[in-house]
Parts: sequence; structure tokens; C-alpha cells
Amino acid sequence: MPTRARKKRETYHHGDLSNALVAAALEVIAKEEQLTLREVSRRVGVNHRAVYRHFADLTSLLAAVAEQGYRQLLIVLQEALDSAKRSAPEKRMEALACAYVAFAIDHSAHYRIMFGRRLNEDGQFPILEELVLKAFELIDAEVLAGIESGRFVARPRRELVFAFWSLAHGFASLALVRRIKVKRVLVDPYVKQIVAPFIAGLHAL
Amino acid sequence: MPTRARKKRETYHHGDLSNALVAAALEVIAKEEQLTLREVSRRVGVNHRAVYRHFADLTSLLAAVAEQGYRQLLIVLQEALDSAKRSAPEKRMEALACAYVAFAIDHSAHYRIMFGRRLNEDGQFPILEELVLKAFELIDAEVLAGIESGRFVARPRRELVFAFWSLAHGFASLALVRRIKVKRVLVDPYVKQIVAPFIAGLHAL
DNA sequence: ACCTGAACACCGTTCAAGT
DNA sequence: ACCTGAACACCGTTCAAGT
Repeated sequence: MPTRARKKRETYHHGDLSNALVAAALEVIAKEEQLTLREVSRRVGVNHRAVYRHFADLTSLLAAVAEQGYRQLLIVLQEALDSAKRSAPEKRMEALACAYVAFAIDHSAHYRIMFGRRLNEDGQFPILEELVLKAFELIDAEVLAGIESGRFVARPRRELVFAFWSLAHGFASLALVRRIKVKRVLVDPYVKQIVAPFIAGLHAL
Repeated sequence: MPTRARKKRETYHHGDLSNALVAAALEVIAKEEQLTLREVSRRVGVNHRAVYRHFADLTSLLAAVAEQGYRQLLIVLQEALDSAKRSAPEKRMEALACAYVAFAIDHSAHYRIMFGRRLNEDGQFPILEELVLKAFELIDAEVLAGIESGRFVARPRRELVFAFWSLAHGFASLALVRRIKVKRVLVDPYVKQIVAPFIAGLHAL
């Protein structure tokens, strides 16, 4: 059974094809289906060649999808911090890790595109680098706050941030490929156990 | 220019096609070329259909490639431990992390297949699960030794091992996609910085 | 038992043409 | 300016036939 176009256009021109394509791509990955240029254009109801009017190639379309993902991730991380407003730095780091891993697991296809192979050429998509930097700074601010409050003594900060990120990303990524097996409801307590030694180390390095 | 077959067979039957295919696959990924069923069979000098006599599908061939990778990784990790025979548990963990990340960076295409998406169906390739378990046990033995020597007080062990693995895998994987940028010669000192807070935490949790 | 050839249903991408 | 259709060079996989 061939996939049918979702929408029927009355006009020859689509109007907002660029956004529609990204939205359709998000639909596709939400269903865990194969994300191809042809499938995405099918869903929008447009010839697959029309994509090239808006994106240089498939990779550029994926970059737009990844961009959305990074924006969502930033929001999720910020929300986690807001919910832990009055908590100690240790708890705030923990909340950050839990939110990060939960995002990766609940949006696994999206997460895979964000951290997949295709978008890894240096400087090819500056917007992605920019958003990644924002996430870095968000974590960095927490580490800094912990140091300034006198609770964290470890440094240098840059490496601490990358260590924290490696931990969260590594766990998420191993969970996604089922090398670490966790039930969804147990993700939070599991992540807390995983980051515990790291957080303890922040007191003592 | 079409890719040419490397070897010319005199006999109709190849003899050791299964191993030759895996070897050719390793050649392909070593050159960072696209690993396809057709390219691999071209290199061996055999019709691409012949692959199906030995592997159920492309994924099974990739699993055989991953298997080799896990075996190499285990050797590399064991060598790192052997070289740090008389060192303190902290140093041995550090050496393990350095060896792990170095392997991932120096065999990036191989590493990507080992931890890529395709082989992640639960229980589809028991040999892979078995080798992953061996790696787990290798790390676990180190953590146990640290605890028994009285230097590590943290627990539970299972989560410590996964935390360590997440850290190493996460760092390697972020480095591979260039989200963390490290020069090759600086990998060792960088990794030591990254694992430092975790190792400090093993003393205090 | 093992390998091949032709065919199928998919890709991403290029070119020239339609509205 | 924007979209389409036909064509190209690739995939992995299935079927029936060759040695």
C-alpha cells in the first residue's frame, strides 16, 4: 500500500513548504519510520524534487530537524532547572541529567538525528553549533553556581561540563541501543545512581 | 571509475567466503567508505547475491564486523590493564578510560557499527551481548578490586560500572561527532580530566 | 552446495521542461 | 519564483536458473 499525501493543495504553490517539510519530517520520525526525502515530500503532497528549492540536500533538511530538537532540548533542560529552583546545586545537576536522558529516550529518533553522523562536519551548520553552545552554557552556569556557593571545589569547569554531558549522553545513547536496559519508569532513579559518583566527586577533586 | 575486484578466483567456489567478506568489510570501513553489501562483494570478487549464502542479510554481516570490533576492544582494554599492573585502582580506571576512548577514535567507523542503531534488537545477536558482558565484567573487576582494597567506598557496583562506561562512551561518541573537539595527541590528558571527578567520587559516595 | 543474472522496489540527486 | 517528470546511478532483497 503506497503512502498517501496527507494534504491536497488547491494552489500550485504550497506557500510554506519549508516549514511543512520540517513538520512532516518530525511526523515521520515520531512514528519511527524511515526518514527519507521522498517520504517527507509524499506526506506534504509535493514532488520530491520540490525539496531542493528549500534545502540544498537531505542533510540540510536533517539539520533543520536537528535544530528543532536542540531548541526543544534547551526548553526541557531549562524547565528542569526552574522546577528545582530552590534546590541545592547537587539536586539541580541531578535534575538536569534526568531531564536530559528522559528527552533522549522519549524522542529517540529525534535525538539520533541530533547526534548522528551526518551533521558532524565542522562548521557546516553554525546554528547547530550555536544551540549546542547554549546547552553547554546552561550546564556551565550550574557548575559555576555550585563552585561559587562553596559546595563544589572541582575544576577546571570546562572539563567538568563535558564530563557531565558525556555521562548523560553516554547513558542515553547506551540505553537507546539497548546496551544498557532500563524500564522507562526506572530511568529517573537509575540516572540518579549514575551521576551520584560524579556529583560526589565535585566536592572533593 | 568502477571499483574493481581485488582478487581473481581460479575456482568457481571461493572457499572461505564468509571470512573474506568480513575482512573486506573491515577494509572498507578502514578507508571510511560506505559499507554496503554490494561494495563488499565487489571487493571479494563475487556476485553480491553470494553474500546471502553466508549471512541472512546486511545486518548480520554488520554483526560479524561488530563482533570483531568487540574482540579487539577487549584486547585493547586488557592490554591497558596489563600495562598498569602495579598501579593504584584509580590509575587503572584512568588507563581503562584512555584505552577505551583511544580505540573509539582510532577505529571510528568500526566503533560506530558496534554501537550503531542496526544491531540493537534485543537478543538478536547473542554473541554481541556476550562480548559486551565480558567488557562489563572487566570493568567490574577493577571496581571490585578498588572496593576490596578499601580505596573505593562507592556502591552499588553495577551502576558504578555503567556510569564509568557511559562516561567513556559518551565522551568518545561526542568526540566522534565533533560536538567535543579534541586533537588526537591531547585525548589522553583530556580523558583523565573527564574521569577525574568520577574517580574522586568513588572515594566518597 | 554454492554462486549468478535479471528483476523489483526503493533511495538521493541532476537536467531540462512546465506553470 | 516555484514545482514537476523523466532519467541516472546507486541500494538491499527476492526468484529462478546455472555449475
